[in-house]
Amino acid sequence: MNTVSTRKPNIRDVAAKVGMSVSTVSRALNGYADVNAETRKRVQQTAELLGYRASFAAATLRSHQTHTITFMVSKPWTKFVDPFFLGLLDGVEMMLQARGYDLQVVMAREFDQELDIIRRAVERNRCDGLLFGRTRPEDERIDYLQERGFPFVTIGQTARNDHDWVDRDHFVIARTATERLLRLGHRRIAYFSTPYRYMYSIRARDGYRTALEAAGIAFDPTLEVECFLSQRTGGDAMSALLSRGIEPTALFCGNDMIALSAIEAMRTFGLEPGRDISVIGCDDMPIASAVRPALTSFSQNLDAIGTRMGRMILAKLSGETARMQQVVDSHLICRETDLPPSGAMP
Amino acid sequence: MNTVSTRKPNIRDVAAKVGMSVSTVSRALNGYADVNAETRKRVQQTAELLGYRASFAAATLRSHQTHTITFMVSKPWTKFVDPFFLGLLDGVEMMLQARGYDLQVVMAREFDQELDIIRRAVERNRCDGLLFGRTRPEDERIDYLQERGFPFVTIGQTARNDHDWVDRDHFVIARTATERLLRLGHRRIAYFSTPYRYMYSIRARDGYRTALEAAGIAFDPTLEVECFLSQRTGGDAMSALLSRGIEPTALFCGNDMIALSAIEAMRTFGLEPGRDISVIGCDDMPIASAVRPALTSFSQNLDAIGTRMGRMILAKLSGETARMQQVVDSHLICRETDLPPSGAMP
DNA sequence: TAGCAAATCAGAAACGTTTTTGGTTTCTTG
DNA sequence: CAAGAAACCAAAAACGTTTCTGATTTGCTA
Repeated sequence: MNTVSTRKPNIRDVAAKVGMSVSTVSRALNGYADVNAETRKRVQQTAELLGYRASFAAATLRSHQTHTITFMVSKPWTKFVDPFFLGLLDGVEMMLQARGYDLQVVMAREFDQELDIIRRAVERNRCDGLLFGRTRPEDERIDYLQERGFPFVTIGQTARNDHDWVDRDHFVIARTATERLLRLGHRRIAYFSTPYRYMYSIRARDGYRTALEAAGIAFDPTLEVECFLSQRTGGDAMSALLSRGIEPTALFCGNDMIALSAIEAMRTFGLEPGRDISVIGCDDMPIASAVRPALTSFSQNLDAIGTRMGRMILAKLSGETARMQQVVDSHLICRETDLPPSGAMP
Repeated sequence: MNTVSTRKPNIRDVAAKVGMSVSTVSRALNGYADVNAETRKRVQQTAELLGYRASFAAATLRSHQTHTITFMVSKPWTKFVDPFFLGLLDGVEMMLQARGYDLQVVMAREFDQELDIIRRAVERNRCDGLLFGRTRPEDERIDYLQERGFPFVTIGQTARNDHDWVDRDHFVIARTATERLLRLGHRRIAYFSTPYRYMYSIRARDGYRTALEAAGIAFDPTLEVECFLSQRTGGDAMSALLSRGIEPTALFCGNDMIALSAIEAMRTFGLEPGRDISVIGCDDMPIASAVRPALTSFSQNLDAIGTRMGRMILAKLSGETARMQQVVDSHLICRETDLPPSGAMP
């Protein structure tokens, strides 16, 4: 019958088969209004029959649209295992898929690759929008994208704060944590922060200090230490404190990894988390509830963050120009590591 | 001076600027041999100067090369938090980057989307090669790709086993686990398997049965239960067993999630893991070492799996046709949940 | 010095779409 | 019934590269 062609069918093949012009086929397949419903159906059927799919490259070359959103994963997420990332992507993808957009994930292994990766993506026209997190107070990635007028949404804010983001309110989180510890009767409350390079760390620090100040407690710089995002960073900080004879009665940590490793360290000094030193973490990693004593922490609604990011970037692509800055809420999950100071126990 | 054009520079602009033909510029930039070193340098400099980058769409339209490898994430990986995924991608990406390839990640939320996603990727020519896991004994994805002659590497084998893969030896893992429990003196050893839909589950089951048989223990079908990949599946299985009065003295689980939730369930029956029922998991999730008692489990070298996959797919793209099937090793990490049966305690 | 090979580059033809432009029907309306 | 509008479709021009073909120059050998 048919001469079997091993070649992939193109739009001209289906136009020939269905007996119409190439342009009609294109418009029929792409859902344009000015094509008869009957015609459209016939075109679709023939396309299906031939196993035709529009070449992605050709389509984007002509239309300048990729129907692709790129999520850039920054180093600390790739470097060690953080479940954060997974649930987030799931939420984003769900939103995008509903609107026919693809999600693409790229990894920035090194810190200084980030801008380069972004530049490659936008200058080579590989995506219609960008998503990323770990924003800094002054963020060159954001400067670049704004200058270009390229659509993007971030997790986290900046100092200027003149772009679209979704974020938890880390100021409130840290203040709430500190207040909770204060109410339990603690006076010497340490704070192990995530790196100040990131905006959210700064916001959290401000929340911590604000709560202390409001309680009339003088700020003690030795109790506030900046940790890095590695496996045992909180442990190092804890050991450093304890070996200098500095012993807080409570501790708030910028994330659960820091908290967990701090706990491990305090145990080597014979101190028991909760009983001797109260600990509150942040992020509610799955491990937080599995560990004994279970870690008190702050929730993060990954799905909400993801779906909102998705919705926001899609809105921007649809021409929405209004500023979008969404705070997703986070609440304290009280478990077993926040208790009154041991001396105050009845 | 220059009329400021907001337009993105194309290859013709740099050709005009450097005073050469378009084709020369292209060949210079793409590292062809038949271009003078001096010429190449001048071209590169002008390209840099103008901020030129080749349009991805145009390049792949013409060359049919995307320099992109796609990793498809299957449902169980996206559905709940599995650190597996992260470290793996990191390894892959490292390999690809060194050779100028991009890694793209797509998610298959529903099971029946998987083939569709793959078809879209290859038929629309969005990538040069494909990576994925969770292989089944008969895997339609693999059938499709083989028929098309499209390059791919999987994590996991199939019944036919006539493709390139990297995998741990789950037969050996399960046999080793069972032998270990046998040597400790256990006779009633249960096995909570991952879904038999996946090939690796079948291999593991065979390993478990083989070890029992070699020890002269009759296979008891009530002790072998297939679990699903959800959060508390092992718990359901454990509860079902115990509430029917069936009490094994030891348990091997297809993964740590199953093991952990089984442990939780046995506690509600007043049984203590390790002491009353020995437990061995698989995958050595971070949480396994954090939990008390720490879970005995089998390691997985994520980085090795990832880098090997990367190397293999690159080799295939370079024309390598030899069959590549690599087993990455895994060893038993003995912690606190594998002990002799309580009756046998001194 | 002639002739041949190698090195180097230019011109133009693809690659497979989308979009613009415009032309032909068909429908509506006064 | 005429005229204008709406609906529908065809032709052709992009989009920005890579690659094929071939032409020119240069270097080298006989």
